[in-house]
Amino acid sequence: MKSIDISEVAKLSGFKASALRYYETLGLIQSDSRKGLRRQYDDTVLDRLALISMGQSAGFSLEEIGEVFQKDEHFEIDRQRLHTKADEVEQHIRQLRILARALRHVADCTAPSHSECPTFRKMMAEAPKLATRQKQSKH
Amino acid sequence: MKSIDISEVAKLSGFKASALRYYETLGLIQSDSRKGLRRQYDDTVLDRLALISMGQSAGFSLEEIGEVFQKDEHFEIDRQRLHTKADEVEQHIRQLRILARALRHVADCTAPSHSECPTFRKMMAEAPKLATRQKQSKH
DNA sequence: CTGCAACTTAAAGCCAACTTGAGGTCAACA
DNA sequence: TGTTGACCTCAAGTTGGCTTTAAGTTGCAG
Repeated sequence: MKSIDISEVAKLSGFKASALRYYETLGLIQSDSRKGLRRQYDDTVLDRLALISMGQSAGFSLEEIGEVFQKDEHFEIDRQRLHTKADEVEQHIRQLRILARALRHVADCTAPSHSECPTFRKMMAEAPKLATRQKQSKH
Repeated sequence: MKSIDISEVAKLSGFKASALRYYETLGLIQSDSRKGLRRQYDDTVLDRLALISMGQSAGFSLEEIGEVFQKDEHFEIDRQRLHTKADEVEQHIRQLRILARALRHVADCTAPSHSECPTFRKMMAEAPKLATRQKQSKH
């Protein structure tokens, strides 16, 4: 419950103060009070920021992250949405596992051309199935 | 070895033709010949594009992806770089696993406030250690 | 051989996610 | 009680990753 100020939040979260103010305009976080003009934060903001950070690294836009945070009265819809997001993250993880394996393979394989290496070919063959096509799916 | 044209590559890869041309200007891909003005691609470009796509979803910039593709004469440096990238991807995976668990927890936990739920608190406590602070680390 | 859909280039435009800058306020320390 | 440095707001600027537009070219079906 202790109050911390913006520079402290910045230090602890790794986000710049300017980013924190920006997130506030988007409704992703709030300061719970002001000391004069200065924002004072409850330390639970740090959990929220950690989730934002992870959400970003999972490829979600700030808008999507904001939607997930909106705990409106429709609890069931909310829970469903969260599970859907979790599914997306797990899909993403599967893709990244292939990438990690591909990178290590390319690093170690002495074959002249990877496109002719059966191990590599087999790995690549798994990827398209998993690919989360965000490409043109916008809209 | 068969030659395919840009719209075919677009269809098969999920990238738009404009994106493919853009990637060419960045040196991420090349067309191996032209039929008149029109680009003709070797089908190995599809593997490359799959790697680009996965690299992007792992949060790497096109510039970083390009660097990894530069197979210059310094093979050892190249291999080292690839393993480093693979390490980053694996770190990223660990973070995403926490995110997935956190999302499912928030969806299912009936506690009034997650910040007071010990399960949630414990999960969040693991996150900061893993966080790949790309934030200000840019230079 | 003609027409046209599908390509081409170069430049400008767009969006998300911030950052920076200018000008102002104020908490706290000396 | 004054000053100073950390905060504030609002607007404009920046970067990355493309897309769109305009104007031109060309493979190929009919």
